[in-house]
Amino acid sequence: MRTGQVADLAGVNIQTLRYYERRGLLPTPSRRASGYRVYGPDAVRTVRFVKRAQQLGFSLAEVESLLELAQGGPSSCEGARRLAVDKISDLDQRITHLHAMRDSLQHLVATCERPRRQRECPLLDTIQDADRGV
Amino acid sequence: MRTGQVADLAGVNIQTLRYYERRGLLPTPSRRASGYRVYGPDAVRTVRFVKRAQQLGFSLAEVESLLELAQGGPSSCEGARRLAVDKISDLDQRITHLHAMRDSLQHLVATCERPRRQRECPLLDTIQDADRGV
DNA sequence: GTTGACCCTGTACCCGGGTACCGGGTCTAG
DNA sequence: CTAGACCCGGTACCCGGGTACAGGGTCAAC
Repeated sequence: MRTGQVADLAGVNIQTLRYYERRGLLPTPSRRASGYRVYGPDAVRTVRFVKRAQQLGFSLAEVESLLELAQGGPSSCEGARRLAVDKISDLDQRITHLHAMRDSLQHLVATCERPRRQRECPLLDTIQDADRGV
Repeated sequence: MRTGQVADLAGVNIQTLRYYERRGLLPTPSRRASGYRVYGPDAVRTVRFVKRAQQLGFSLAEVESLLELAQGGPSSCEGARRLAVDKISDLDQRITHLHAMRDSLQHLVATCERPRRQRECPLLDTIQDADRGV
Protein backbone atom coordinates (compact mmCIF):
# COMPACT_ATOMS: atom_id res chain seq x y z
CA MET A 1 0.00 0.00 0.00
CA ARG A 2 1.13 3.49 -0.74
CA THR A 3 1.06 6.55 1.45
CA GLY A 4 -1.95 8.14 -0.15
CA GLN A 5 -4.09 5.05 0.20
CA VAL A 6 -3.25 4.58 3.84
CA ALA A 7 -3.95 8.25 4.48
CA ASP A 8 -7.32 7.99 2.75
CA LEU A 9 -8.40 4.86 4.54
CA ALA A 10 -7.31 6.15 7.90
CA GLY A 11 -8.81 9.55 7.29
CA VAL A 12 -5.67 11.54 7.83
CA ASN A 13 -3.32 13.70 5.87
CA ILE A 14 -0.20 12.25 4.28
CA GLN A 15 1.97 14.59 6.31
CA THR A 16 0.48 13.11 9.41
CA LEU A 17 1.72 9.66 8.46
CA ARG A 18 5.21 11.00 8.03
CA TYR A 19 4.92 12.80 11.32
CA TYR A 20 3.85 9.62 13.09
CA GLU A 21 6.69 7.78 11.48
CA ARG A 22 9.18 10.33 12.78
CA ARG A 23 7.62 10.07 16.24
CA GLY A 24 7.93 6.31 16.18
CA LEU A 25 4.20 5.63 16.27
CA LEU A 26 4.31 3.88 12.94
CA PRO A 27 6.97 1.29 12.17
CA THR A 28 9.25 2.63 9.47
CA PRO A 29 7.75 1.19 6.31
CA SER A 30 9.79 -0.50 3.67
CA ARG A 31 10.53 1.28 0.43
CA ARG A 32 10.51 0.59 -3.23
CA ALA A 33 13.63 1.22 -5.23
CA SER A 34 12.18 4.62 -6.07
CA GLY A 35 11.95 5.60 -2.43
CA TYR A 36 8.17 5.30 -2.23
CA ARG A 37 6.97 3.97 1.10
CA VAL A 38 5.17 0.65 1.13
CA TYR A 39 2.86 0.01 4.07
CA GLY A 40 1.45 -3.24 5.36
CA PRO A 41 -2.27 -3.41 6.06
CA ASP A 42 -1.79 -2.89 9.79
CA ALA A 43 -0.75 0.68 9.24
CA VAL A 44 -4.33 1.77 8.76
CA ARG A 45 -5.50 0.14 11.96
CA THR A 46 -2.64 1.63 13.86
CA VAL A 47 -3.39 5.13 12.66
CA ARG A 48 -7.05 4.75 13.47
CA PHE A 49 -6.15 3.55 16.90
CA VAL A 50 -3.94 6.56 17.43
CA LYS A 51 -6.76 8.86 16.41
CA ARG A 52 -9.23 7.21 18.69
CA ALA A 53 -6.87 7.21 21.63
CA GLN A 54 -6.29 10.90 21.09
CA GLN A 55 -9.99 11.60 21.16
CA LEU A 56 -10.07 9.81 24.46
CA GLY A 57 -7.52 12.19 25.86
CA PHE A 58 -4.24 10.36 25.40
CA SER A 59 -1.19 12.24 24.26
CA LEU A 60 0.93 10.80 21.49
CA ALA A 61 3.53 9.78 24.06
CA GLU A 62 0.90 7.79 25.91
CA VAL A 63 -0.36 6.31 22.68
CA GLU A 64 3.14 5.16 21.97
CA SER A 65 3.28 3.22 25.20
CA LEU A 66 -0.12 1.71 24.49
CA LEU A 67 1.09 0.58 21.11
CA GLU A 68 4.05 -1.07 22.75
CA LEU A 69 1.72 -2.94 25.04
CA ALA A 70 -0.37 -3.92 22.05
CA GLN A 71 2.70 -5.78 20.87
CA GLY A 72 3.21 -7.64 24.07
CA GLY A 73 4.96 -5.02 26.16
CA PRO A 74 8.22 -5.57 28.05
CA SER A 75 9.80 -8.97 27.57
CA SER A 76 9.44 -9.95 31.21
CA CYS A 77 5.99 -11.03 32.23
CA GLU A 78 6.23 -9.03 35.42
CA GLY A 79 7.11 -5.90 33.51
CA ALA A 80 4.33 -6.34 31.03
CA ARG A 81 1.87 -7.12 33.75
CA ARG A 82 2.69 -4.08 35.82
CA LEU A 83 2.48 -1.71 32.94
CA ALA A 84 -0.79 -3.15 31.77
CA VAL A 85 -2.27 -3.07 35.24
CA ASP A 86 -1.29 0.57 35.53
CA LYS A 87 -2.96 1.45 32.28
CA ILE A 88 -6.02 -0.49 33.26
CA SER A 89 -6.45 1.49 36.41
CA ASP A 90 -5.99 4.67 34.42
CA LEU A 91 -8.72 3.52 32.07
CA ASP A 92 -10.96 2.60 34.97
CA GLN A 93 -10.62 6.07 36.38
CA ARG A 94 -11.51 7.67 33.10
CA ILE A 95 -14.50 5.40 32.77
CA THR A 96 -15.64 6.32 36.24
CA HIS A 97 -15.36 10.02 35.50
CA LEU A 98 -17.21 9.72 32.23
CA HIS A 99 -19.89 7.73 33.95
CA ALA A 100 -20.35 10.38 36.56
CA MET A 101 -20.71 13.02 33.88
CA ARG A 102 -23.13 10.85 32.03
CA ASP A 103 -25.32 10.31 35.06
CA SER A 104 -25.30 13.99 35.79
CA LEU A 105 -26.55 14.81 32.30
CA GLN A 106 -29.15 12.13 32.65
CA HIS A 107 -30.33 13.96 35.68
CA LEU A 108 -30.66 17.10 33.64
CA VAL A 109 -32.75 15.27 31.09
CA ALA A 110 -34.99 14.01 33.84
CA THR A 111 -35.54 17.48 35.23
CA CYS A 112 -35.48 19.58 32.10
CA GLU A 113 -39.14 20.44 32.09
CA ARG A 114 -38.60 22.56 35.16
CA PRO A 115 -37.66 26.22 34.84
CA ARG A 116 -33.95 26.49 34.13
CA ARG A 117 -32.85 27.42 37.59
CA GLN A 118 -34.50 24.43 39.13
CA ARG A 119 -33.12 21.83 36.82
CA GLU A 120 -30.60 19.47 38.32
CA CYS A 121 -27.35 18.78 36.60
CA PRO A 122 -24.68 18.09 39.17
CA LEU A 123 -21.88 18.06 36.63
CA LEU A 124 -19.62 20.14 38.80
CA ASP A 125 -20.15 17.76 41.66
CA THR A 126 -18.57 15.02 39.63
CA ILE A 127 -15.40 16.53 40.96
CA GLN A 128 -15.41 14.78 44.26
CA ASP A 129 -13.59 16.45 47.10
CA ALA A 130 -10.81 14.11 46.28
CA ASP A 131 -8.19 15.99 48.26
CA ARG A 132 -9.14 14.12 51.36
CA GLY A 133 -8.35 10.82 49.72
CA VAL A 134 -4.65 11.43 49.17
CA MET B 1 -11.27 34.60 47.38
CA ARG B 2 -8.37 36.02 45.47
CA THR B 3 -6.78 34.83 42.28
CA GLY B 4 -3.79 33.21 43.88
CA GLN B 5 -5.87 31.15 46.27
CA VAL B 6 -8.16 29.88 43.57
CA ALA B 7 -5.18 29.01 41.43
CA ASP B 8 -3.56 27.11 44.28
CA LEU B 9 -6.65 25.17 45.21
CA ALA B 10 -7.43 24.30 41.64
CA GLY B 11 -3.84 23.43 40.89
CA VAL B 12 -3.39 25.82 38.01
CA ASN B 13 -1.44 28.90 37.18
CA ILE B 14 -2.90 32.37 37.72
CA GLN B 15 -2.51 33.14 34.05
CA THR B 16 -4.69 30.18 33.31
CA LEU B 17 -7.53 31.68 35.31
CA ARG B 18 -7.31 34.88 33.35
CA TYR B 19 -7.20 32.87 30.15
CA TYR B 20 -10.32 30.93 31.10
CA GLU B 21 -12.03 34.15 32.01
CA ARG B 22 -11.26 35.58 28.57
CA ARG B 23 -12.55 32.39 26.96
CA GLY B 24 -15.74 32.60 28.92
CA LEU B 25 -15.19 29.40 30.88
CA LEU B 26 -15.21 31.26 34.15
CA PRO B 27 -17.86 33.85 34.93
CA THR B 28 -16.24 37.26 35.11
CA PRO B 29 -15.54 37.70 38.79
CA SER B 30 -16.41 40.81 40.70
CA ARG B 31 -13.68 43.21 41.71
CA ARG B 32 -12.57 45.17 44.68
CA ALA B 33 -12.12 48.87 44.39
CA SER B 34 -8.45 48.20 43.74
CA GLY B 35 -9.22 46.09 40.73
CA TYR B 36 -8.35 42.76 42.40
CA ARG B 37 -10.61 39.93 41.33
CA VAL B 38 -12.84 38.33 43.91
CA TYR B 39 -13.97 34.78 43.22
CA GLY B 40 -16.83 32.84 44.71
CA PRO B 41 -16.14 29.31 45.96
CA ASP B 42 -17.55 27.71 42.80
CA ALA B 43 -14.64 28.97 40.78
CA VAL B 44 -12.39 26.23 42.12
CA ARG B 45 -14.82 23.48 41.26
CA THR B 46 -15.33 24.88 37.83
CA VAL B 47 -11.63 24.97 37.10
CA ARG B 48 -11.16 21.45 38.37
CA PHE B 49 -14.00 20.32 36.19
CA VAL B 50 -12.40 21.95 33.18
CA LYS B 51 -9.15 20.19 33.90
CA ARG B 52 -10.76 16.84 34.29
CA ALA B 53 -12.82 17.21 31.15
CA GLN B 54 -9.68 18.06 29.27
CA GLN B 55 -7.97 14.93 30.49
CA LEU B 56 -10.93 13.03 29.16
CA GLY B 57 -10.35 14.47 25.73
CA PHE B 58 -12.71 17.43 25.59
CA SER B 59 -11.57 20.67 24.00
CA LEU B 60 -12.21 23.92 25.79
CA ALA B 61 -15.01 24.67 23.38
CA GLU B 62 -16.68 21.41 24.33
CA VAL B 63 -16.08 22.08 27.98
CA GLU B 64 -17.82 25.38 27.56
CA SER B 65 -20.92 23.70 26.26
CA LEU B 66 -20.81 21.21 29.11
CA LEU B 67 -20.62 24.04 31.60
CA GLU B 68 -23.65 25.59 30.01
CA LEU B 69 -25.52 22.36 30.43
CA ALA B 70 -24.38 22.21 34.02
CA GLN B 71 -26.36 25.39 34.50
CA GLY B 72 -29.50 24.04 32.99
CA GLY B 73 -28.78 24.42 29.30
CA PRO B 74 -31.09 26.12 26.81
CA SER B 75 -34.21 27.65 28.26
CA SER B 76 -36.54 25.35 26.38
CA CYS B 77 -36.87 21.87 27.78
CA GLU B 78 -36.66 20.38 24.32
CA GLY B 79 -33.45 22.24 23.59
CA ALA B 80 -31.85 21.24 26.84
CA ARG B 81 -32.95 17.67 26.41
CA ARG B 82 -31.58 17.31 22.93
CA LEU B 83 -28.24 18.74 23.78
CA ALA B 84 -27.92 16.60 26.86
CA VAL B 85 -28.95 13.47 25.02
CA ASP B 86 -26.32 14.20 22.39
CA LYS B 87 -23.61 14.58 24.97
CA ILE B 88 -24.74 11.44 26.70
CA SER B 89 -24.37 9.42 23.58
CA ASP B 90 -20.93 10.93 23.06
CA LEU B 91 -20.01 9.90 26.58
CA ASP B 92 -21.39 6.43 26.00
CA GLN B 93 -19.22 6.02 22.98
CA ARG B 94 -16.14 7.07 24.84
CA ILE B 95 -16.97 4.71 27.64
CA THR B 96 -17.40 1.88 25.18
CA HIS B 97 -14.05 2.58 23.58
CA LEU B 98 -12.27 2.80 26.89
CA HIS B 99 -13.88 -0.43 27.95
CA ALA B 100 -12.68 -2.17 24.86
CA MET B 101 -9.14 -0.96 25.51
CA ARG B 102 -9.40 -2.04 29.08
CA ASP B 103 -10.52 -5.53 28.19
CA SER B 104 -7.77 -5.84 25.68
CA LEU B 105 -5.14 -4.97 28.28
CA GLN B 106 -6.75 -7.40 30.65
CA HIS B 107 -6.20 -10.01 28.01
CA LEU B 108 -2.55 -9.10 27.92
CA VAL B 109 -2.30 -9.52 31.66
CA ALA B 110 -3.90 -12.92 31.38
CA THR B 111 -1.44 -14.07 28.76
CA CYS B 112 1.71 -12.26 29.81
CA GLU B 113 3.55 -15.31 30.96
CA ARG B 114 3.80 -16.50 27.39
CA PRO B 115 6.72 -15.45 25.23
CA ARG B 116 6.12 -11.96 23.91
CA ARG B 117 5.02 -12.88 20.46
CA GLN B 118 2.33 -15.17 21.72
CA ARG B 119 0.77 -12.81 24.17
CA GLU B 120 -2.66 -11.55 23.27
CA CYS B 121 -3.46 -7.89 23.41
CA PRO B 122 -6.02 -7.08 20.76
CA LEU B 123 -5.79 -3.35 21.34
CA LEU B 124 -5.71 -2.59 17.65
CA ASP B 125 -8.83 -4.64 17.13
CA THR B 126 -10.70 -2.27 19.38
CA ILE B 127 -11.04 -0.28 16.19
CA GLN B 128 -13.99 -2.12 14.78
CA ASP B 129 -14.42 -2.08 11.05
CA ALA B 130 -16.87 0.66 11.62
CA ASP B 131 -16.92 1.85 8.04
CA ARG B 132 -19.63 -0.61 7.24
CA GLY B 133 -21.94 0.92 9.79
CA VAL B 134 -22.24 4.33 8.16
C1' DG C 1 8.23 10.17 -24.64
C1' DT C 2 5.02 13.08 -22.53
C1' DT C 3 1.21 14.20 -19.31
C1' DG C 4 -1.21 13.94 -14.88
C1' DA C 5 -1.45 11.90 -10.63
C1' DC C 6 1.37 10.55 -7.18
C1' DC C 7 5.53 10.49 -4.04
C1' DC C 8 10.03 12.28 -1.97
C1' DT C 9 12.76 15.52 1.58
C1' DG C 10 13.09 19.72 3.90
C1' DT C 11 11.63 23.73 5.97
C1' DA C 12 8.26 26.94 7.42
C1' DC C 13 3.99 27.81 9.31
C1' DC C 14 -0.54 27.28 11.99
C1' DC C 15 -3.75 26.44 15.99
C1' DG C 16 -5.08 25.28 20.77
C1' DG C 17 -3.91 25.88 25.20
C1' DG C 18 -1.52 27.87 27.99
C1' DT C 19 2.97 30.49 30.38
C1' DA C 20 6.38 34.20 31.12
C1' DC C 21 7.69 38.75 31.52
C1' DC C 22 7.20 43.76 32.12
C1' DG C 23 6.16 47.95 34.37
C1' DG C 24 3.37 49.32 37.68
C1' DG C 25 -0.34 49.45 41.59
C1' DT C 26 -2.07 47.30 46.37
C1' DC C 27 -2.11 45.58 50.94
C1' DT C 28 -0.62 44.35 55.53
C1' DA C 29 2.72 43.42 59.26
C1' DG C 30 6.18 45.47 61.61
C1' DC D 1 6.04 54.50 56.14
C1' DT D 2 8.23 50.76 54.17
C1' DA D 3 9.32 45.77 52.80
C1' DG D 4 7.57 41.75 50.87
C1' DA D 5 4.00 39.35 48.97
C1' DC D 6 0.41 39.81 46.00
C1' DC D 7 -2.36 41.59 41.96
C1' DC D 8 -3.21 44.32 37.45
C1' DG D 9 -3.25 44.59 32.07
C1' DG D 10 -0.65 43.82 27.93
C1' DT D 11 2.25 41.55 24.98
C1' DA D 12 5.32 38.02 23.68
C1' DC D 13 6.56 33.46 23.81
C1' DC D 14 6.33 28.17 24.21
C1' DC D 15 4.82 23.29 23.29
C1' DG D 16 2.12 19.57 21.14
C1' DG D 17 0.28 18.12 17.15
C1' DG D 18 -0.05 18.67 12.99
C1' DT D 19 -0.31 21.13 7.88
C1' DA D 20 1.45 23.66 3.78
C1' DC D 21 4.67 24.70 0.41
C1' DA D 22 8.79 24.40 -2.57
C1' DG D 23 11.55 22.00 -5.67
C1' DG D 24 12.16 17.86 -7.58
C1' DG D 25 11.65 12.56 -8.82
C1' DT D 26 8.26 8.39 -10.31
C1' DC D 27 4.93 5.81 -12.73
C1' DA D 28 1.03 4.30 -15.78
C1' DA D 29 -1.45 5.22 -19.80
C1' DC D 30 -1.65 6.88 -23.88
